[in-house]
Amino acid sequence: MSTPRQSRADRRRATEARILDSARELFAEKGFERTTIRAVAAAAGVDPALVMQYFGSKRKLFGQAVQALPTPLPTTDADELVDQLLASLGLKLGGLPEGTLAMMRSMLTDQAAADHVRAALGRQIDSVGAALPDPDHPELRAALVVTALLGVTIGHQLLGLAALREAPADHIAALLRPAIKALAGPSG
Amino acid sequence: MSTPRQSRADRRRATEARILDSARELFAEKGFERTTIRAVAAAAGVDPALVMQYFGSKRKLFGQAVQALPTPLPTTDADELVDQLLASLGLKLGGLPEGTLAMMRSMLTDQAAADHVRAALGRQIDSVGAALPDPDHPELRAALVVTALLGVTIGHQLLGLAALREAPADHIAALLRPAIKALAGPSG
DNA sequence: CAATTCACTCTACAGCCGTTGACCGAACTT
DNA sequence: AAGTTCGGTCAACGGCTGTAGAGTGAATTG
Repeated sequence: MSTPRQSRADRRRATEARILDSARELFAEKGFERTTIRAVAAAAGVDPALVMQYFGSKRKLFGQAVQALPTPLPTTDADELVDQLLASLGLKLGGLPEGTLAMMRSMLTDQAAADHVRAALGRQIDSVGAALPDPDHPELRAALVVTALLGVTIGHQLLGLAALREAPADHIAALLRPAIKALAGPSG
Repeated sequence: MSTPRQSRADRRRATEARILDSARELFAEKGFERTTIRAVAAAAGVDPALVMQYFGSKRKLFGQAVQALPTPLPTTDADELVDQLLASLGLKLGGLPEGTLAMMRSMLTDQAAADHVRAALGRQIDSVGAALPDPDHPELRAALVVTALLGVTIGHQLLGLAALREAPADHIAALLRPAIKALAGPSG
């Protein structure tokens, strides 16, 4: 056979992607500490040493597997701002990208993940604060908006609270909207 | 000397308390996984084997060190309800008891802690839902109230977001109150 | 004062972890 | 067809973990 069933580069790309997928899934399910390289390798049908060879270390694998939390581009329109925030925290559409879930799952026990999330939330708070009309304490109000939504996301995606899982996403969004507006400022 | 400087029972109680204090502190700071029995023992000035001897296992030590998340007794008065919720999540007064912090720190990566927190939040959601006037979806509204406050607490106590740390607690409470009322129902 | 209890320490085991380096065989190159 | 590259495996290391059991010496008891 002069034509191999699969080119070397193709195989390489495919297994690398398989490893990243398994890593994302396990990091999202168990967090950084409790996810072992051996488990990722087994889920990808591969030797643990290969994971090291491709990604260098568990930390670097984590870094490649997760994605940065998206910072929304807030508009000055309050309604649109609410929608963007809800979407960025996975409360609308099909949920968060798995890499983001992995990052959030690890943020309370892993220093690096905590730093990353803190920075991302800080950026989000800043931009939300800048987009608020101009009430008394825009920064604090923005922080409350973002962290309140973070809590709903945690309860929904990470803790799996029944009361939230059973509710349709746009229903949740509809109930949250007036509360967020109340937080954003007295003028609405 | 017929009078020992310290009775055996006293010493026992004292070191047991010292171990529990160290455990609470470390579990709150690092979570369940990253806290080692050796570290707890070292912080308490004691041999690791003694910790095992007194508490049986790391899991049981964790169980003794953390406390159940308090379930507030909600009144039918909305203002009082808000205050009770804020207090129960550490947003007023001197903050959460350390055992609760430890539990929250571990809730995203430890199955037992997750179950415990889920149950505690579920109870809180039920009682809050029962206390709401009677809007369209009391259970869902209650879940959103509780998880939103959970998020603020996480951002404040666990992530240490600057925008929240710098704000006085009663100021935060004042801003949150109208938002919670908006969540609780259209009637206020 | 002799005997016993018990708070506490020492030493060690077995298992899992991240990580490494030697190795193999199939895909490429010349 | 011979030589090289490289995706992938195998076996092993050192370190850290939770945990167990034997031992020690001071407080207690009779």
